[in-house]
Amino acid sequence: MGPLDTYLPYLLNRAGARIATAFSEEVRPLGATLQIWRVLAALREQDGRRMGDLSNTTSIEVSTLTRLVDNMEQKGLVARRRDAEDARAVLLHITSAGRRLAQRILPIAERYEAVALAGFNASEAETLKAALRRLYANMDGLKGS
Amino acid sequence: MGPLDTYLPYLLNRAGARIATAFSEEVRPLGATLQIWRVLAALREQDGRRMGDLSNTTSIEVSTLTRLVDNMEQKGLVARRRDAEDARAVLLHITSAGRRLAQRILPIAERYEAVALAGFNASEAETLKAALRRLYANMDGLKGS
DNA sequence: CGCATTTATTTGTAAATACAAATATAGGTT
DNA sequence: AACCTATATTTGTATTTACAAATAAATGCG
Repeated sequence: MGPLDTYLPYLLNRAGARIATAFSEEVRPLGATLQIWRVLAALREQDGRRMGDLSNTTSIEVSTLTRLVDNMEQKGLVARRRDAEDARAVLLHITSAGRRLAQRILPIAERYEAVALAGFNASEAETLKAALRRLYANMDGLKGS
Repeated sequence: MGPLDTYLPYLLNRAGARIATAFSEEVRPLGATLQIWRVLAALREQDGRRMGDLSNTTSIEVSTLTRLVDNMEQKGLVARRRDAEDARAVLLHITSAGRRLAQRILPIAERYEAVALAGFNASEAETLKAALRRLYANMDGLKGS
């Protein structure tokens, strides 16, 4: 293998880690964490999701998610409800406190998008996003097996 | 903010997480972890690095790295040596066992690069990598503050 | 219907991780 | 040299995380 900085997984991790660390630091004063934000953002997009669904969209392992949700529930950010149509499933709902917190995080999130993509024109940004979607899809097969 | 899958940090995390999970699973039978691989790969590229340097290149927090290195040292994969020119610093060296393990992981790593970039031509792949380097550099200011 | 299998979530538990404080050495100033 | 500040690493400690096992409900099948 050539130099590390020609290796895609390395570049991906490095960029992701840097954003994650900086973002985490910024939302901490709001009493939030990156993972809390991920759950809130997912619920903001579509409320009443199953744990498994949330696990997929947030890339948080289900057993980890369970305890994160315990915590968020205690903080009053979300509420669990049993799915009436399938009693195995839990549907997670965002509360108004959850929405308020998400609303406060939103500008930070938007700023991060802007800073990360500084110097990219619209087409370059879209090319990058498309590539990341493609890459994700490419890994689909190896996902968990 | 629009849909989640137009949000760059989301796409980045999602892609990175998927690669990381699958890769971890594959190297586990070899007695390795993703983090162990990161350290070995960094040392393979340049041996005798300081902890802080390694922390930067691997995106592993220094205090976490210390304990990871303890573990790797016990396994005989690396060796710590005090820097003769600055006794505060520790220089980490890969051992031959470490090299052998890295050698066994290498084909897996190369396969992941290939799978991730399946369907990308050389120019698309290079564009993506350049974008990730740029993005990383963009975050430089906010790094830790 | 009763039982086996699959799916959804949670719990047990050990390991990994991060933040803050502690330790150790260096370098500069007087 | 004594002292102050800066840098490098480690340690204390609480939280987060992941894997495996447990629980619970649904589905299919004899």
